[in-house]
Amino acid sequence: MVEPRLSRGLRDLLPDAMLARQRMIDTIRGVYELYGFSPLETPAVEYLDVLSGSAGAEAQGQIFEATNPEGEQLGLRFDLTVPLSRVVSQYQDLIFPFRRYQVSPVWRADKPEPGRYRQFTQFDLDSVGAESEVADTEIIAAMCDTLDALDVGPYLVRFSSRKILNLLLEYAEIPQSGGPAVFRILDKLDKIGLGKVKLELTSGYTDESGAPISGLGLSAGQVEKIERFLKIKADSRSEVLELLRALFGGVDNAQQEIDVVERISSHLDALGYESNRVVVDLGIARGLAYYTGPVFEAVLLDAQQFGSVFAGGRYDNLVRRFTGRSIPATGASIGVDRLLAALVELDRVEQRKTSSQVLVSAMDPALMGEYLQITYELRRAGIRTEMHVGKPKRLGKQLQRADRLEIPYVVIMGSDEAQRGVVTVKEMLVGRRKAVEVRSHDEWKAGRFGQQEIARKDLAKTLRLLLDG
RNA sequence: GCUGGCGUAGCUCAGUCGGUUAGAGCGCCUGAUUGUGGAUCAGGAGGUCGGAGGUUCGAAUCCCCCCGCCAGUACCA
Repeated sequence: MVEPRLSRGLRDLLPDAMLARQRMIDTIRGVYELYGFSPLETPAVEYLDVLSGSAGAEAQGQIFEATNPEGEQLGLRFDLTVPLSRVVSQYQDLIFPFRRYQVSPVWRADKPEPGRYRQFTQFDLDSVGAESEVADTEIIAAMCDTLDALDVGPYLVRFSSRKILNLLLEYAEIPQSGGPAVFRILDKLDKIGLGKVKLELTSGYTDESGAPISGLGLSAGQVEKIERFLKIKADSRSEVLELLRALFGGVDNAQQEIDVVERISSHLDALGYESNRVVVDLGIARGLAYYTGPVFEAVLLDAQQFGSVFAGGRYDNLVRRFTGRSIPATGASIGVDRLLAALVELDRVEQRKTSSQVLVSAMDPALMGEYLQITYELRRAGIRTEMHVGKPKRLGKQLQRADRLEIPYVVIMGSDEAQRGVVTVKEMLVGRRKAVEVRSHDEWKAGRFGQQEIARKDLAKTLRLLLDG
C-alpha cells in the first residue's frame, strides 16, 4: 500500500476552494479582457538556463529542477514574467505592443509557511513594447478596476518609481551598487518601523530573540537624508511630488524622473483614480531585481497582514538576455491564492461546496425515466441540476446529501405525485432554520418543511422564479 | 537556514516512576425510520502510537539518528 500524501508545500484545492477561486479568476479575466488584453499560455517546464539566468544567484535554489528523457536540464517556472520575455523574444513577429494576460501556477522551492505554498497561482497582466507611461497608467487603473470588480472592500494602490530610489542613492551619496541592500531595508519600514530601519542602515542591533542584525554602516548624515525622504507625506499625489522636487532640487536628472511619475498621476486624476485609492508612496521598493521604472502594489486595508496582493512595475531590460536589446515592458501580478485567502478572512467570498442548485431525488425505480426527464428539462432551462445517481433508496440519504452540499432545492416525486401530475419542491433552508426548535423526530418528519406541490409542467418555471427571487 | 516546541483513530486530544488486549469526545457507517436532511437511542468500522535502530523479560513511555508539523527569526528575483 502507498500512503496517499503530498510533498510539503503542496496542497489540493477541493471543490469548495475551487468554486470561489474560479469565480475570482473569471472576474479578473473579465476586467483584463475589457482592457483588450489577450490570453497566453506557456508550459510549466522550461529549460533551466532560460529560467535561471535572469534571476540572480539567490533564485537558483528556489527553482524546482527536472529533466526530460533526453537528459536535458529543465525547471518549473517560478513566475510568469520570465516565460513572457522568452515568448516575446522567440516570436518577434508578434504585434507589439504585446498586451497579454496569463493565469497559471508557478513553483518556488521556498520553505512553506502559513498561506505560502510551493505551488501557487499568479494572474499576470503585462504590456510589452510600450515605452510610454500611459502603459503604466493602464496597469494601475486595471488594478483598481479589478479590485473593485472583486468587491474587496477598501484598498490602496501605492506607487513610486525605482528611478526615484536611485535618485535617493545619489542624494544620500550612496554608490548605486549599494542600492539593493538599502532598498531591502527600506522595504521593511512598515514591518519594523523607522527606528530599527535607521539602526539597520548604520550600526545594526540585536533583536528580541537575541539574533544579531548587522548594519550597513551608513553615516549619520546619509541616514538623515534617507529619513527626510521617507518622511515625505501629503494628502495628495501632487503634493508628495512637489515636496520630492524640493528635496531633490540639487540632484541631476531628478526633475525629469519626477515628471514621469507626475504624468502617471495626472492621467490617473483625469480618469477618476484619485488619492483616496491610489497614492504616491516613496517607501515602496518591490522586488527590485528587474524593475527599472514605476513600481506599484496594492494592499487591502482591512487585511494588511496579507501584504501586497497585487503588485508590479516596469522592467525594460528583461528581454535583453534573450535578444541583446531592451524592449520596454510593464505589468502587474495578482497572487491569486493570497488574495483569495485575504477575502476568505474578510468573509467577502461566497463559499459553496457544489454549484448544484437542484437535486432531483429518486425513490421509485419505475420512475427512473421520469426523473431523468425532469433533470434534463431543468438543465435545458439553465438550472444547475444533479440527479440522485445511485440506487433509488432512502429519501433521507438523498436529503442528507443536499443538506451537506448545501444544495438549495430538492425535487421529490413518488408514485402518488406522479399519478396526480405534480411534483414536490423542497427548499432546504426552511428546514435548516426550523431544526433548532423541533424536538421530536416525528414532528421533524411530519413538518415537511419548506415543501410545496406544483404542477409537473410548471416545474422549471417555478424553480427559475425561486432561484431568481 | 537558525532557535524552540510538538508528532497517539478522519479531527481534537488523554495515556510516561516502562507492565495484560492503547482510550475518550467529535466525525463516519448501519439500524430504530425501505417518503424526509436536524435531534435522540442502539450497534459498528477505523491505529505500523511519525520512521529506522538501540536498552529491556517487556517500550506509545527511556536513549540515538532521521522525517514531518507548529511558533519565532532570516531570506524571498
